Amino acid sequence: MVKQNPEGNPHTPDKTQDWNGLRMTKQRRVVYDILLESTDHPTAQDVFLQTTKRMPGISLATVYNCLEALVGHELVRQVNFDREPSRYCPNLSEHGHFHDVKTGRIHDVTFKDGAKLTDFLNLPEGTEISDLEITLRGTLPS
Amino acid sequence: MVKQNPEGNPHTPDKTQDWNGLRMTKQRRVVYDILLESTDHPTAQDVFLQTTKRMPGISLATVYNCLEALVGHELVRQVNFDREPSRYCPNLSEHGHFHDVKTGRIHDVTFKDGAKLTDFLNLPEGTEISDLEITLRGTLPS
DNA sequence: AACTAGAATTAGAATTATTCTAATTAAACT
DNA sequence: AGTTTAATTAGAATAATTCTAATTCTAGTT
Repeated sequence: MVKQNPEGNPHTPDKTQDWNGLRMTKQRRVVYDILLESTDHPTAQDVFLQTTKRMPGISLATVYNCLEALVGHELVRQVNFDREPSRYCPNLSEHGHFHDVKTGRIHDVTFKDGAKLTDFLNLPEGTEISDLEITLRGTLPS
Repeated sequence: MVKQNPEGNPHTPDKTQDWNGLRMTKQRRVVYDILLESTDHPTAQDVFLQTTKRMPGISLATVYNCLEALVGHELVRQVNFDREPSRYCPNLSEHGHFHDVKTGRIHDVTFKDGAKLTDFLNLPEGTEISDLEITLRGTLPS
């Protein structure tokens, strides 16, 4: 349960919440909210279009800055498909991405319980993995 | 065994070889050779620098065109790490990539024999996978 | 409540990998 | 040899992202 902000004004950032050490400014909050509400792995442009509705006058540079800050503090993940614009994902649990070429949509793909990467890949003993990215392209059953 | 070109001139493209339907021009051959000899997943720039040594006057646009043609005919793979410049890989067997953050080098990672992706990922029955990309970042044991 | 120092935001310029364009050259096919 | 088609080329264009320098905001302090 998140502690409530005494003023109760939804537009005033809650100073009691710990955002992994990130100062939650108005702009960052809006960007973050939009990502939390999103289901479609939006690009920076997509996010910018949404933020503009709630906060006219926000600049694209700020959206990029906010996204970078959120990624840096591990509140969202940045996902890249080939050379397409980066997409952003509020799902922090370990997962991969499936790019449906029929619909163009991107779906999260969870790992099976107990699945160990070392059962799958030939990695030297003692390899330290800091980041894992699994991307699939194809079509889902219709 | 590849059929020999009757002239025996190493610079004359061998017209009898099947390159997955790709016409093997002088430029494409040089770019392809450089990739086959490479072990370090070069970028288009890297390849361009090498080609210039063997074929001064080749243009960067041509290198890009050649790489695109080679990728399109599945003679090489294009590999992307985040938003970095694309890299090219002559290894066509199914494999992933390990980005060693200490050295900056990229290593191929093979899959264990008999490892099935469906043992690892929660995918709907009947999903058709046309392309799979696995990228790891971390450090190798020293 | 004003003061200050540091951080965040902003508009617009700059960067950079890549793609496009239009002209030239080379190859393949009568 | 002549024609057609494809490949190469130089340079311009594009587009996502980052940078710059100025302004504004915030948090902490008086």
